[in-house]
Amino acid sequence: MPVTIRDVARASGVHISTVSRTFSAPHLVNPETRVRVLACAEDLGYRPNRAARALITGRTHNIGLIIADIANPFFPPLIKAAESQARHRDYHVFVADTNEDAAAEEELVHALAKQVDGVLLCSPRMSNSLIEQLSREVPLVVVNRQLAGLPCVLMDVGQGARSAIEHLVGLGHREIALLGGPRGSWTSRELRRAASAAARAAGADLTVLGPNPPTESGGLAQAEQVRRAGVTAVLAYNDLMAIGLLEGLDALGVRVPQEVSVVGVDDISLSRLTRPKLTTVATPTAAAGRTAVDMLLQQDTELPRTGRGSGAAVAVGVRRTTAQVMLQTELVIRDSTGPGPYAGRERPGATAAGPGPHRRADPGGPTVAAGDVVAS
Amino acid sequence: MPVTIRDVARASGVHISTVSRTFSAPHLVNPETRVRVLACAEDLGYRPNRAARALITGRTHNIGLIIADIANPFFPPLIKAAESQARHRDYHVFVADTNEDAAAEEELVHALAKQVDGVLLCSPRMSNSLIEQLSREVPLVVVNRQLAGLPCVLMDVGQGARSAIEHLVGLGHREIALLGGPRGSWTSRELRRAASAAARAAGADLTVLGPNPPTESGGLAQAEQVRRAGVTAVLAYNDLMAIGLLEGLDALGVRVPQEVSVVGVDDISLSRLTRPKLTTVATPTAAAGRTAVDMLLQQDTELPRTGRGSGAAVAVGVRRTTAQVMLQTELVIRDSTGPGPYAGRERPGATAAGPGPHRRADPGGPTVAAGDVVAS
DNA sequence: TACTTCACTGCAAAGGTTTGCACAAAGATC
DNA sequence: GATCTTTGTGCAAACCTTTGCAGTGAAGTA
Repeated sequence: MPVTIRDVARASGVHISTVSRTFSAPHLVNPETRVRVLACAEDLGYRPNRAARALITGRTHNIGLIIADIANPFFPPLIKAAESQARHRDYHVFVADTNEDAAAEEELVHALAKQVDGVLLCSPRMSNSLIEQLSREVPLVVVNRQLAGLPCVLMDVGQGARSAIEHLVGLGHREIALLGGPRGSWTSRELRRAASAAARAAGADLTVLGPNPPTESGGLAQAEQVRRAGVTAVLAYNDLMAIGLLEGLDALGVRVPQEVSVVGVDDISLSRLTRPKLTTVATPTAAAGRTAVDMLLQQDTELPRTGRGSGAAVAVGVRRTTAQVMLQTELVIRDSTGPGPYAGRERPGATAAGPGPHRRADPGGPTVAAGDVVAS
Repeated sequence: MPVTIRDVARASGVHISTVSRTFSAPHLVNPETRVRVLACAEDLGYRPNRAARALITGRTHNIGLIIADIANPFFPPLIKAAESQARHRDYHVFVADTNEDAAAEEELVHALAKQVDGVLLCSPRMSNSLIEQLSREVPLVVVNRQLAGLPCVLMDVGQGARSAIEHLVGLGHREIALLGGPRGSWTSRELRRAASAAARAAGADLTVLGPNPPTESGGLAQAEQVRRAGVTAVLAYNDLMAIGLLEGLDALGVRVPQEVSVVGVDDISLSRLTRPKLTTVATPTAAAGRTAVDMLLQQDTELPRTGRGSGAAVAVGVRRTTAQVMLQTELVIRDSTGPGPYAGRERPGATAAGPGPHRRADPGGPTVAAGDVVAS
């Protein structure tokens, strides 16, 4: 019943190899023959069997996309962009959800390895060493984690944290809390590092609360702690937690931004819809999805696979090109941040250390410039 | 480099067919041999090549999931549930996004057809006849659309609309607007049909506004119309539109629920986070994803495929089992609905037509009971 | 003892495609 | 007009696995 290359060959009176070439190497076949074959194929509704093709070429034209939690609104735009980009290049995308579980991640990489040309690992919870080990099994591109020797797509949350802290300090806040993210998250560590440094540089105190689950309830659960900590501003690991915190503070009768200012990270679409609208560090999630697919596919076309004539070639020139891309973030100021107790007064560090509220203290952040591609 | 069944055979001193059977028909191989083979396979890190397996068995152990818009928060829970359910049964899921475009849908079904054992079509925008035609190419399960002769997973939005209208009328509203969804949406038609009937039965007027894009901005854009229509309550096609409407009304200075009550459909997680919290008809999206996968896989195991010994068998007993499942919806009352102008007065239709506010008028709705599975 | 049954394993074909090589015919070069 | 390219096509092997059939012993039966 399913129409194969053989049916097309019979219908157009050529050998199957000619049909094959009509699709995979059109320049090798006579234009007249080509149109005839194409017409027959169209007629019969022929579609090449990708499994058979994969078997011999060693490329499946599939990629795997491993996500910590599809239901987390941070990811869908990334998934959407990655799928779209992949499809433009004639790749299909397996999407898999790990429920934030490192063991599930590992198992999924194994399960997918034979079936895809590469895997996008988004916000992994695994250890670095495990990721490196897995990368020997299947080409990997990591999103939201920096790993030497592996292609990574990063969002410059460090810069975002600095902007956020400076924004808050500029508004007159000196006692700031950071709501940490989940254990094992590179983003969370990076955020903490940059926020601490920025707070120190600006003469503010930073209290770290966490780790927390990166969810609304994770933020809600910390509302009481936030109030008790006596801070006047909070930077949350992500918007979901920030929104949960908004809920929690509301329930406690704490007004935002009059009593406490709140800043999120991600700029999920939801953050425009809360009351007050959330001030947040926008991360370019769709761009990250696109970029990650591009990097994976570029790597894929460079490396030869199991095809017939391989063998020695792999051992010789394998030197992988491991680019790392850092995407820019941007502070989006909305209504959840307002003046703090020191509003209008001179900032403690400002006169001594820099040119004013928009000074960019950069105490040892990532050296990769925003938007740059650096091969290593 | 990649380890094949042959490597395992060599290592364990048996023929490759024995290795194959160790995995696909363990009861046919001597327990001692089996453990030896398994040990070798484990050692070498062997994973069967699914492309090769697909080639001969005719089943890929993949399914396709075609979604109108991944970024629409209605879908991620469905995707997540479907993926999880599929994985439990050793299937992987291709996710593809159509951007609400019917042509893209068709193309995707074609593209995926050869590569999957079946496709889940979620909230399709295609015509019924096209869907039926495509279903001859690859097994299909349709979500959110009723099609005779095809397995469908439906949410009882009709019941939901009735509950919503009755809730509003019970609160004293008589002039109600329905914000329609996108053209081609079965859910939108169904909603409209049931809401009209329910409004008529309860003696209220229903104004239909639309069709609209099923997004926040789609709802926002209708705020002005809603005010001009002079209604005191609105039922929106989905939560996203309802939330957009909330925004729009707020911008116009119309207070919710004091001046206008708003009801959404879906109960996306976001609807708990707006101010006021949204009253909505909860649809069981995760259950729909699970159910759809189950139905597809059940159908899949029933129908034989291209395998060696097929042939006549297909022609004989092909009679597809096309179950249709209707999942129950539930009205969740939150803060966006409040008393209307007729609050406290006697309802016009109530005394004449039924037993009171929770009467269930059912003027020609679907005959399939909620939660029932009906083979046709 | 001779025969059947049974459990296990090996053999080889098949599935749809790609691709290196060989070959033929036509055109180019001298 | 003989040789060399070029262009287009066919041939057949290879990719990795599954599976019907046949074969081998050993155990059970008469």
